[in-house]
Amino acid sequence: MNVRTLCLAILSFGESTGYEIKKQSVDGKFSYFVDASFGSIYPALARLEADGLVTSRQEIQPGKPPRKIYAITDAGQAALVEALSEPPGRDIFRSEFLLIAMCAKSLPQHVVTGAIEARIQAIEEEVEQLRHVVAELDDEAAIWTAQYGVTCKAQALANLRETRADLEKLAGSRLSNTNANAAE
Amino acid sequence: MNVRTLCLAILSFGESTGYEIKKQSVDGKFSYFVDASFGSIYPALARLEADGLVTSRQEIQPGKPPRKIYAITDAGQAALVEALSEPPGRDIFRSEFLLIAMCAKSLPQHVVTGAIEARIQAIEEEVEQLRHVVAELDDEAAIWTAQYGVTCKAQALANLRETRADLEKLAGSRLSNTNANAAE
DNA sequence: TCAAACATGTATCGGTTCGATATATGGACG
DNA sequence: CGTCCATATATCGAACCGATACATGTTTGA
Repeated sequence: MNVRTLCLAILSFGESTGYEIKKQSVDGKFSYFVDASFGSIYPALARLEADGLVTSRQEIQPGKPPRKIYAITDAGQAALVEALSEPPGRDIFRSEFLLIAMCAKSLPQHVVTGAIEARIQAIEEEVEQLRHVVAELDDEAAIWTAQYGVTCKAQALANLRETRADLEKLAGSRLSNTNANAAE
Repeated sequence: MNVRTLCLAILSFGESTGYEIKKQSVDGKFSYFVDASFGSIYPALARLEADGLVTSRQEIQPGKPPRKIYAITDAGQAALVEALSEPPGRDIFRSEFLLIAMCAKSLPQHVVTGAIEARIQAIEEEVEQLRHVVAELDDEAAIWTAQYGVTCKAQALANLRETRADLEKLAGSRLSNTNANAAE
C-alpha cells in the first residue's frame, strides 16, 4: 500500500489538500489503518499530478497561505480501482508495547506496569476517537471499516485488562544487576 | 522501535545469526508484532558490534557457508533495558484490506469478496502459526505475548466473519463506467 | 535421473518512507 | 504581549523495505 494509492483513495472521497490528506490519515476516517508523513505525501501528489491521475488548483485566500487543492481524475479513479483489485498485501502490526511484554522478565516491574497503563490509555483514546469518527460518517463502507476497528480495539483492550496481572507477575524475575543499574 | 533495539531484544533470548534473527521476526515468537529485513538487520548488527553492545564469532562448518554468531554483552543488555524503559511508541496497524473495505462502493463485488476471503485465510494461517509458536515456547512472558496475539487475532477473525455480508452488500454501489473498464 | 526449487547464510543497493525541521500567518490563552 | 497551537507547503537526512546477488546443500518431482 504505497502512499500514491493512499492519496488516490482519500481523494476519491472528495478533493483535498496535502495537509488535509495527512490529517485524514492521522485523525480522520483512515486514521487507524494507514499512516503517511508530509515527506511522502507531497512528493506522491506531485508525481500523481505529473502522471495525470490528479489535478490541482490553487486557492488564494487573503492573509492565509494559499491552499493547493487536489482532485482525482477519471484516469486516477481507474488507477485506484486497478491498484485495489490486486490481491492485498498482509496486514502489518507493530507494537513496541509487545516487545516490552516479551522482555518483561528482564525489566523492572514499574516499567512493565507503566507500559501496560500507557497502552491501555492509548487504546481507550483510539476507541473514543474512532467512535467520534463513526458518528460523523455518512459513507456506509467507511462506517463498516471504522466500526470493525472499534470492535477489534475494544476487544484487545478487554483482553489486556483481563490478563495484565499475569504479565506483571513475571516482571523482573530475570533482572540482573547490570539491568538494575541501567534502569535508573 | 528501531531495528537495533529489536536485535538486542532477540539476542537477549540467546545468541543468534542475522539469518535467524530475520526468521524469528517473520516466523518465530516475535513474528506478529515486529518486522525487519536483511537490509536493516545486517547493518544494525555491524553497528551494535562497533558500539560494543554485541560480540560475534565465526563458526566455520565444512561444506556450508560460515555462520556469524552474535551474542549480547552486558552493555548491550543494559542498553536494551534503557531503550525499553522509555515510554513506548504507539502501536502501528496498517491494512491494505481495510483500504479496500473503505473503497468497497467503488469496487466490483468480486474484488471485495476476494479480498475478504484472502484476509480470512491469512488470519487463519496467522492464528494457526501463532498457536504452534505458543506450544513450543518455554518463556512465560513470550507465551503471554503470543497468547495475547492469538486471542486478538481470533476475535478479529470472528468479527470479520460476522459482518462481512454487510460489507459485500455495499460493493459496487458507486461503480462508474470508468471503473468497470479498469476492473477487467 | 537430473534439473528445479527450496533452505541456509551473508551482504548490498535503489527506492520509499519517516521524523524533524524551515517558513509563513492568524488566533487563542494566560 | 509573548508563547503556543492550527493551518499550510515543502525539503532533507536517516532509516528502512524489497529485491537481488552470491555460495552451497538438500529435497522434490517430472
